Amino acid sequence: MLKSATRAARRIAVIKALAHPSRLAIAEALQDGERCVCDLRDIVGADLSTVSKHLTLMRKAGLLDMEKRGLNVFYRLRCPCLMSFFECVDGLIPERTPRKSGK
Amino acid sequence: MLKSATRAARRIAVIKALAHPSRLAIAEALQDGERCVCDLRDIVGADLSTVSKHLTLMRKAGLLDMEKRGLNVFYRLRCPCLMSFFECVDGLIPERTPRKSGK
DNA sequence: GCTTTACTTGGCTGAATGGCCAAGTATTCA
DNA sequence: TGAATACTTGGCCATTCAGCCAAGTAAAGC
Repeated sequence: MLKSATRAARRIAVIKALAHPSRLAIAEALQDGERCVCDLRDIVGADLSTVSKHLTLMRKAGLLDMEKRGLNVFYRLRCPCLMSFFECVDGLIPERTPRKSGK
Repeated sequence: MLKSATRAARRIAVIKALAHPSRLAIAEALQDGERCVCDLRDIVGADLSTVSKHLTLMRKAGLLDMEKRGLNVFYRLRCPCLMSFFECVDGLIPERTPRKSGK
Protein backbone atom coordinates (compact mmCIF):
# COMPACT_ATOMS: atom_id res chain seq x y z
CA MET A 1 0.00 0.00 0.00
CA LEU A 2 1.20 3.44 -0.95
CA LYS A 3 1.88 6.14 1.62
CA SER A 4 -0.64 8.87 1.08
CA ALA A 5 2.02 11.57 0.57
CA THR A 6 3.52 9.54 -2.25
CA ARG A 7 0.13 8.94 -3.74
CA ALA A 8 -0.73 12.63 -3.61
CA ALA A 9 2.59 13.53 -5.27
CA ARG A 10 1.91 11.09 -8.07
CA ARG A 11 -1.58 12.39 -8.57
CA ILE A 12 -0.23 15.93 -8.75
CA ALA A 13 2.38 14.91 -11.30
CA VAL A 14 -0.25 13.36 -13.56
CA ILE A 15 -2.64 16.26 -13.20
CA LYS A 16 0.08 18.83 -13.86
CA ALA A 17 1.06 16.85 -16.91
CA LEU A 18 -2.41 17.58 -18.29
CA ALA A 19 -2.71 21.16 -17.06
CA HIS A 20 -1.38 22.96 -20.10
CA PRO A 21 -3.07 23.62 -23.46
CA SER A 22 -0.33 21.97 -25.50
CA ARG A 23 -0.14 18.94 -23.24
CA LEU A 24 -3.90 18.57 -23.17
CA ALA A 25 -3.88 18.70 -26.97
CA ILE A 26 -1.21 16.01 -26.99
CA ALA A 27 -3.23 13.80 -24.66
CA GLU A 28 -6.33 14.27 -26.76
CA ALA A 29 -4.46 13.48 -29.96
CA LEU A 30 -3.03 10.32 -28.43
CA GLN A 31 -6.46 9.02 -27.58
CA ASP A 32 -6.71 7.98 -31.23
CA GLY A 33 -3.46 6.01 -31.01
CA GLU A 34 0.28 6.54 -30.95
CA ARG A 35 2.02 9.44 -32.67
CA CYS A 36 5.59 10.42 -33.40
CA VAL A 37 6.99 13.67 -32.03
CA CYS A 38 6.88 15.42 -35.39
CA ASP A 39 3.16 14.70 -35.73
CA LEU A 40 2.59 16.15 -32.30
CA ARG A 41 4.65 19.21 -33.14
CA ASP A 42 2.31 19.87 -36.06
CA ILE A 43 -0.72 19.35 -33.85
CA VAL A 44 0.34 21.73 -31.09
CA GLY A 45 2.22 24.11 -33.38
CA ALA A 46 5.21 24.76 -31.14
CA ASP A 47 8.93 24.30 -31.49
CA LEU A 48 10.07 20.68 -31.59
CA SER A 49 12.19 21.20 -28.50
CA THR A 50 9.20 22.55 -26.61
CA VAL A 51 7.06 19.60 -27.60
CA SER A 52 9.82 17.22 -26.64
CA LYS A 53 9.99 18.74 -23.17
CA HIS A 54 6.24 18.45 -22.77
CA LEU A 55 6.43 14.80 -23.75
CA THR A 56 9.25 14.09 -21.31
CA LEU A 57 7.26 15.65 -18.51
CA MET A 58 4.16 13.62 -19.39
CA ARG A 59 6.17 10.44 -19.61
CA LYS A 60 7.85 11.02 -16.26
CA ALA A 61 4.45 11.56 -14.72
CA GLY A 62 3.51 8.09 -15.95
CA LEU A 63 0.99 9.29 -18.51
CA LEU A 64 2.87 8.17 -21.60
CA ASP A 65 4.92 5.33 -22.97
CA MET A 66 7.58 5.98 -25.56
CA GLU A 67 9.03 3.68 -28.15
CA LYS A 68 11.79 4.41 -30.59
CA ARG A 69 11.45 2.90 -34.04
CA GLY A 70 14.07 3.91 -36.53
CA LEU A 71 14.47 7.66 -36.51
CA ASN A 72 11.09 8.26 -34.93
CA VAL A 73 9.97 8.21 -31.37
CA PHE A 74 6.35 7.21 -30.84
CA TYR A 75 4.36 8.18 -27.80
CA ARG A 76 1.30 6.40 -26.47
CA LEU A 77 -1.20 7.14 -23.71
CA ARG A 78 -1.04 4.88 -20.67
CA CYS A 79 -4.10 6.27 -18.90
CA PRO A 80 -7.33 4.77 -20.21
CA CYS A 81 -9.47 6.98 -18.00
CA LEU A 82 -8.85 10.37 -19.56
CA MET A 83 -11.78 10.32 -21.94
CA SER A 84 -14.35 9.65 -19.27
CA PHE A 85 -12.80 12.21 -16.97
CA PHE A 86 -12.83 14.89 -19.68
CA GLU A 87 -16.45 14.12 -20.44
CA CYS A 88 -17.32 14.55 -16.81
CA VAL A 89 -15.44 17.85 -16.76
CA ASP A 90 -17.28 19.02 -19.85
CA GLY A 91 -20.52 18.45 -17.98
CA LEU A 92 -19.72 21.07 -15.35
CA ILE A 93 -21.78 24.19 -15.72
CA PRO A 94 -19.36 27.13 -16.17
CA GLU A 95 -20.25 29.12 -13.09
CA ARG A 96 -22.93 29.44 -10.49
CA THR A 97 -23.81 32.41 -8.33
CA PRO A 98 -23.01 31.92 -4.64
CA ARG A 99 -26.00 30.91 -2.60
CA LYS A 100 -26.93 32.40 0.70
CA SER A 101 -29.31 30.85 3.15
CA GLY A 102 -30.60 31.69 6.59
CA LYS A 103 -28.59 30.63 9.66
CA MET B 1 -22.54 22.33 -28.93
CA LEU B 2 -19.41 23.85 -27.52
CA LYS B 3 -16.63 25.20 -29.72
CA SER B 4 -13.61 23.02 -29.17
CA ALA B 5 -11.37 25.94 -28.14
CA THR B 6 -13.86 26.82 -25.42
CA ARG B 7 -14.10 23.24 -24.32
CA ALA B 8 -10.33 22.92 -24.14
CA ALA B 9 -10.08 26.12 -22.11
CA ARG B 10 -12.65 24.82 -19.65
CA ARG B 11 -10.90 21.50 -19.35
CA ILE B 12 -7.63 23.31 -18.66
CA ALA B 13 -9.26 25.47 -16.01
CA VAL B 14 -10.61 22.43 -14.18
CA ILE B 15 -7.38 20.49 -14.45
CA LYS B 16 -5.31 23.46 -13.27
CA ALA B 17 -7.68 23.82 -10.36
CA LEU B 18 -6.58 20.36 -9.25
CA ALA B 19 -2.91 20.68 -10.13
CA HIS B 20 -1.60 21.90 -6.81
CA PRO B 21 -1.01 19.96 -3.58
CA SER B 22 -3.21 22.23 -1.47
CA ARG B 23 -6.03 22.23 -3.98
CA LEU B 24 -5.83 18.49 -4.45
CA ALA B 25 -6.04 18.11 -0.67
CA ILE B 26 -9.09 20.38 -0.68
CA ALA B 27 -10.76 18.34 -3.41
CA GLU B 28 -10.02 15.13 -1.56
CA ALA B 29 -11.36 16.52 1.71
CA LEU B 30 -14.55 17.66 0.01
CA GLN B 31 -15.24 14.19 -1.29
CA ASP B 32 -16.54 13.41 2.18
CA GLY B 33 -18.94 16.33 2.08
CA GLU B 34 -18.98 20.11 2.42
CA ARG B 35 -16.52 22.02 4.59
CA CYS B 36 -16.14 25.59 5.76
CA VAL B 37 -13.03 27.56 4.85
CA CYS B 38 -11.57 27.34 8.36
CA ASP B 39 -11.77 23.52 8.27
CA LEU B 40 -9.96 23.55 4.95
CA ARG B 41 -7.32 25.92 6.28
CA ASP B 42 -6.58 23.38 9.02
CA ILE B 43 -6.45 20.57 6.49
CA VAL B 44 -4.04 22.25 4.09
CA GLY B 45 -2.16 24.18 6.79
CA ALA B 46 -1.75 27.44 4.92
CA ASP B 47 -2.78 31.01 5.55
CA LEU B 48 -6.52 31.62 5.41
CA SER B 49 -6.07 34.11 2.59
CA THR B 50 -4.12 31.58 0.56
CA VAL B 51 -6.81 28.95 1.06
CA SER B 52 -9.47 31.44 0.13
CA LYS B 53 -7.71 32.19 -3.14
CA HIS B 54 -7.40 28.50 -3.92
CA LEU B 55 -11.11 28.08 -3.30
CA THR B 56 -12.00 31.03 -5.51
CA LEU B 57 -9.92 29.58 -8.32
CA MET B 58 -11.54 26.17 -7.95
CA ARG B 59 -15.01 27.68 -7.86
CA LYS B 60 -14.38 29.77 -10.96
CA ALA B 61 -13.21 26.67 -12.75
CA GLY B 62 -16.59 25.13 -11.98
CA LEU B 63 -15.26 22.55 -9.56
CA LEU B 64 -16.91 23.90 -6.43
CA ASP B 65 -20.14 25.38 -5.14
CA MET B 66 -20.11 27.81 -2.26
CA GLU B 67 -22.83 28.62 0.21
CA LYS B 68 -22.71 31.16 2.98
CA ARG B 69 -24.47 30.25 6.21
CA GLY B 70 -24.09 32.71 9.06
CA LEU B 71 -20.44 33.60 9.42
CA ASN B 72 -19.21 30.53 7.61
CA VAL B 73 -18.79 29.81 3.95
CA PHE B 74 -19.20 26.18 2.98
CA TYR B 75 -17.67 24.70 -0.15
CA ARG B 76 -18.87 21.60 -1.92
CA LEU B 77 -17.53 19.54 -4.83
CA ARG B 78 -19.51 19.71 -8.07
CA CYS B 79 -17.53 17.09 -9.96
CA PRO B 80 -18.65 13.55 -9.13
CA CYS B 81 -15.97 11.99 -11.27
CA LEU B 82 -12.87 12.89 -9.33
CA MET B 83 -12.71 9.77 -7.24
CA SER B 84 -12.76 7.40 -10.19
CA PHE B 85 -10.25 9.54 -12.05
CA PHE B 86 -7.85 9.57 -9.10
CA GLU B 87 -8.15 5.84 -8.74
CA CYS B 88 -7.27 5.40 -12.38
CA VAL B 89 -4.28 7.71 -11.93
CA ASP B 90 -3.15 5.74 -8.89
CA GLY B 91 -3.10 2.68 -11.10
CA LEU B 92 -0.37 4.07 -13.34
CA ILE B 93 2.96 2.41 -12.78
CA PRO B 94 5.46 5.14 -11.78
CA GLU B 95 7.81 4.85 -14.71
CA ARG B 96 8.76 2.54 -17.50
CA THR B 97 12.00 2.29 -19.41
CA PRO B 98 11.77 3.37 -23.04
CA ARG B 99 11.44 0.48 -25.44
CA LYS B 100 13.38 0.12 -28.60
CA SER B 101 12.43 -2.15 -31.42
CA GLY B 102 13.87 -2.94 -34.79
CA LYS B 103 12.96 -0.77 -37.81
C1' DG C 1 -23.60 50.73 16.94
C1' DC C 2 -19.33 48.37 18.36
C1' DT C 3 -16.75 44.08 18.68
C1' DT C 4 -15.79 39.65 17.18
C1' DT C 5 -15.54 36.14 13.91
C1' DA C 6 -15.00 34.36 9.27
C1' DC C 7 -13.81 35.16 5.36
C1' DT C 8 -12.09 37.91 0.71
C1' DT C 9 -9.15 41.05 -1.80
C1' DG C 10 -4.97 43.80 -2.89
C1' DG C 11 -0.21 44.12 -3.03
C1' DC C 12 4.15 42.47 -3.06
C1' DT C 13 8.09 39.02 -3.62
C1' DG C 14 10.39 34.75 -4.73
C1' DA C 15 9.96 30.44 -7.26
C1' DA C 16 8.42 27.65 -10.95
C1' DT C 17 7.05 27.22 -15.83
C1' DG C 18 7.03 27.65 -20.89
C1' DG C 19 9.05 29.43 -24.88
C1' DC C 20 12.73 29.60 -28.37
C1' DC C 21 17.48 29.01 -30.04
C1' DA C 22 21.54 26.50 -30.26
C1' DA C 23 24.09 22.47 -29.53
C1' DG C 24 24.28 17.47 -28.77
C1' DT C 25 22.91 12.46 -29.69
C1' DA C 26 21.24 8.48 -32.21
C1' DT C 27 19.82 6.16 -36.29
C1' DT C 28 19.51 5.60 -41.23
C1' DC C 29 21.15 5.84 -45.80
C1' DA C 30 24.35 6.76 -49.53
C1' DT D 1 32.30 7.28 -42.98
C1' DG D 2 29.81 11.38 -43.83
C1' DA D 3 25.36 13.65 -44.37
C1' DA D 4 20.61 13.88 -43.24
C1' DT D 5 16.79 13.23 -40.21
C1' DA D 6 14.43 13.09 -35.79
C1' DC D 7 14.66 13.93 -31.83
C1' DT D 8 16.66 15.61 -26.74
C1' DT D 9 19.09 18.72 -23.71
C1' DG D 10 21.06 23.10 -21.98
C1' DG D 11 20.65 27.86 -21.44
C1' DC D 12 18.42 31.92 -21.10
C1' DC D 13 14.39 35.21 -20.65
C1' DA D 14 9.60 36.53 -19.82
C1' DT D 15 5.47 35.32 -17.57
C1' DT D 16 2.65 33.13 -14.20
C1' DC D 17 1.77 31.42 -9.69
C1' DA D 18 1.78 30.68 -4.54
C1' DG D 19 2.68 32.56 -0.40
C1' DC D 20 2.18 35.93 3.33
C1' DC D 21 0.73 40.34 5.33
C1' DA D 22 -2.39 43.92 5.69
C1' DA D 23 -6.69 45.91 4.82
C1' DG D 24 -11.59 45.42 3.59
C1' DT D 25 -16.39 43.28 3.97
C1' DA D 26 -20.25 40.83 5.98
C1' DA D 27 -22.88 38.53 9.50
C1' DA D 28 -23.77 37.73 14.70
C1' DG D 29 -23.88 38.93 19.31
C1' DC D 30 -23.66 42.23 23.06
